[in-house]
Amino acid sequence: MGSTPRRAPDRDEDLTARARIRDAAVEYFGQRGFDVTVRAIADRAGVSPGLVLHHFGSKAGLREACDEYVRQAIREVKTEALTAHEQQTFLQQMAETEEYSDLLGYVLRSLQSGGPMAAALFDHMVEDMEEYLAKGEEAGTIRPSRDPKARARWLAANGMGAVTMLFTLHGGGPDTDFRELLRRWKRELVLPSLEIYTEGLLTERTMLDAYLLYVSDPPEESR
Amino acid sequence: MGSTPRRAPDRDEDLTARARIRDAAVEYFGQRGFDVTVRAIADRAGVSPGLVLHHFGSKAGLREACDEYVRQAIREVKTEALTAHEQQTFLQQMAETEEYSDLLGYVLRSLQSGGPMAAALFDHMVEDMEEYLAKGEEAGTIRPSRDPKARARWLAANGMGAVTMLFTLHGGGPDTDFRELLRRWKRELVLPSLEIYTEGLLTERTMLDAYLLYVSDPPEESR
DNA sequence: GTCTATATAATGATAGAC
DNA sequence: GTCTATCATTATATAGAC
Repeated sequence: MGSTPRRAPDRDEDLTARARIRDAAVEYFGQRGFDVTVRAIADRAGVSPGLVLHHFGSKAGLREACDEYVRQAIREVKTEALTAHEQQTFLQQMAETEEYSDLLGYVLRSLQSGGPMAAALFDHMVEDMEEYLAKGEEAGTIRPSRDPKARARWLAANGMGAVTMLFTLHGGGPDTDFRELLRRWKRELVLPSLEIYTEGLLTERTMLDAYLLYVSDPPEESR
Repeated sequence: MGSTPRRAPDRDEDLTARARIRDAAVEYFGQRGFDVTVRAIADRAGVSPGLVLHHFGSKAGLREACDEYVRQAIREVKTEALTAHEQQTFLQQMAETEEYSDLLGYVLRSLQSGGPMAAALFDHMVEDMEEYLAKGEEAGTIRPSRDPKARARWLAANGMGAVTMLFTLHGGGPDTDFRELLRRWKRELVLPSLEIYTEGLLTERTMLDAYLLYVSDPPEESR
């Protein structure tokens, strides 16, 4: 599972050692987290540890190369889906295609660990969400908002946060079953959300109270 | 910040070396994550590395002791607030009291890294949420649900997930400003949620479509 | 209980042959 | 480009003196 080489962005016969190392790293980082050793990655790629450092300078360099590669791959996934039909976030797309299993693992590990890529992914998701909502508004399937940007950020934080949490709780192990994770995702996150997203959670008369409670950001000494 | 000894659960004069080590570990784990070395913890506690292992057997043993301690501390925080007045989750409570800063850090790191404690915290949060919603329903401030349990799980996953995501993105550094994190929490998560939680996100006519799209968990070969 | 060594193992990185 | 040593560092953990 996942050990088959992913499609190459350009040529399909690549398999230069450098590419093989990078692929192995993406796969292994995704499966075990970013603490995996250079040795383990070299082993999986079928090369010596020395060669890994020779090509990428350092472990950090390897990580950067992986980030860049995944970033690029996501962009292609997006473009691909845009040409086709779907109106989905990149997370959903990756989750629904076995081929992107390694990519998804890497992304989830990134969101779990933080760092520059996580931040970029989050911003990306916010943009996705904003666009998606705007189109939905036009089409009449999404309600208008007083603050569309804030709403998009909220939905992104909740969506990515919840999925990452599910991954952390039930998929953190060495060999994550992403199809199972997707099922859980639907069952525990998408389905229950429909009720709240259509009907709301709070009764109308609660809103003013809640608003007054939280909008007041009290001055520093008030604790 | 955070280096002052937390209140002791029972006696206030404790400061036995074992307790000091444990406190230092909770604090340091929370601030830097679970990769901090035994040496660093020993240093902060003002003892030798050997003593740490002497008292806790291993680093894993120390981690377990910290988990247990934090678990217990949370229970007390809950009881405390229950005697008082508030209707809040333990995360909110900890976030609003400077005194619990170390505890909050440790909890967030746990949720970030996974493991048995993260699972326990999540279950705990689901229970909190269910109870909270049930009371709200009685009081007329929360709408009834077709599936209260599922709704509680969804809200827990979203709430904890989003907060953890915020922490990962903006508070992952060595010295997290939890008051700033709390402000961000309000601004980016609580405030924008009010609109959706009262008015919903989807227009009514969207629900059936969305339901049909997601409720169908297609047989294995359908991809 | 507490400290000072020290053992042991692993990791990231380098040097140099091929 | 690639591999085989090997280094230097750092980690957990142990042994034994006090």
